[in-house]
Amino acid sequence: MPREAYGVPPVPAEDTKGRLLATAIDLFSEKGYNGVSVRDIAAAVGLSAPALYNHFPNKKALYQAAVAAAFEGPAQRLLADLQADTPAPERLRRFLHTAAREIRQIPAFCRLMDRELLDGDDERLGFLGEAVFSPIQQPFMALLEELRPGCDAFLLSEMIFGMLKQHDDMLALCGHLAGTGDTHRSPEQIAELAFTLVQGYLQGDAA
Amino acid sequence: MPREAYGVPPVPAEDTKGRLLATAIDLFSEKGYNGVSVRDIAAAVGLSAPALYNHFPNKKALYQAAVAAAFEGPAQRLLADLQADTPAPERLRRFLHTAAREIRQIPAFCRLMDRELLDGDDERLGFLGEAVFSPIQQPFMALLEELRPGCDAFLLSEMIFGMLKQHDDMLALCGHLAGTGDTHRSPEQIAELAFTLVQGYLQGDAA
DNA sequence: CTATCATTAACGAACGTTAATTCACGCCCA
DNA sequence: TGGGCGTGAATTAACGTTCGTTAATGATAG
Repeated sequence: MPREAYGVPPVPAEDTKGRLLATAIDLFSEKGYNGVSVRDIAAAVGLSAPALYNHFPNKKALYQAAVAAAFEGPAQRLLADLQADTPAPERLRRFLHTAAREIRQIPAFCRLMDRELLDGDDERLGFLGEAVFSPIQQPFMALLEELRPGCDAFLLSEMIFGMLKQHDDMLALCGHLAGTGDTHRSPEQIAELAFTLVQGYLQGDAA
Repeated sequence: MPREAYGVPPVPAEDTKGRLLATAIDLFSEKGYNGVSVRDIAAAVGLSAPALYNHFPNKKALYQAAVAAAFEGPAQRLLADLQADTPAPERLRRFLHTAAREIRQIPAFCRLMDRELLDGDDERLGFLGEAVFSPIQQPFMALLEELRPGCDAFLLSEMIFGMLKQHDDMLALCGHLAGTGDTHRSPEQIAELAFTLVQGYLQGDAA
């Protein structure tokens, strides 16, 4: 039996759980649930795999906690924009900019969401829909209705999200697109083009 | 040594390879590369796992062949719409409708693309970009430029794709969205709203 | 002393893959 | 016309690896 080797840092304990969570967010968003082993996550924070079970009962619980933690910050910031006390068009514009910025700055946010949409079971999709998506989508739909009563706010809200997200989803592909010159766009460019598109529709007079 | 048991159908050979490919498309798009084992695929066509190695050298090769096969049909149909000999606005409208329809009718198409964007290595992303995406995106960008010279056709093409795709990406989530009434939209509804949005922008006079 | 948090060892399952074998068919030569 | 024979495609058995997880144990702080 080896004696020394425990000496590394059996220190006070530290916020090992928090580091596990943060590492899990990174790795799961990068490689997916099946692409990351508990040994990977534990090793990335300097632990052995069984030590992880002192903080989370199993791999799935760690994953769900990581997803929940990853969505918390961005969701709060987006909601704040929608609840601001400014004219509706300005609220829309700010929301689009914040969304585009969050998508770019926190890649794990979108990647985890994409993965959940592809692989989430009913329970996980329930959490995503009821705790993350709906609280943002509902006031966003209300804003769209306010700007253009009678519009299909539901479909429109989804489309706008897709507009903002697609460019970042395809960032990995940019190096492999033939011929196209500059393929990088700032979040501000994305938000502004989306705003122009949506604004034009909301102010239009077509049925 | 067992004797009988080989008697099932060591038949002429059949298009076993084609059935393996079709099954692989279904399973990989549904559960992802790591979520499907070669035993799963083989069993789904009534084979043992090693038999699969008579048709594909390994799992990765089968996966790449499945991805290539899944993209072939939709990509051809989309390209045909862009090369039609009709006025530009009509070409745009038809393209949007075909894209929305393909996305809905062949879910494996979008799911595999999403998965490739998330997990594809450089080689696979190269194939996706150069053999699938670029041949469609380039003429689509040309069409957008024709409709509104000087516009950011690259970003716009991505955004339009995101618009068309998002609703179907979120279909699994629809059951879990709070309060919202009807959440189902036909491909025609999606294409028409996207067309209206884009048309308004392309005809607009804003910078 | 006890609870907490780490360790190493190990289990059973599933994975991708290889090896050895068997069967059925198509072809060439007598 | 018919008999060996090679090839293709399937089988079972088994390999080494990795996985998630548990057990047993040790060190340390309060």
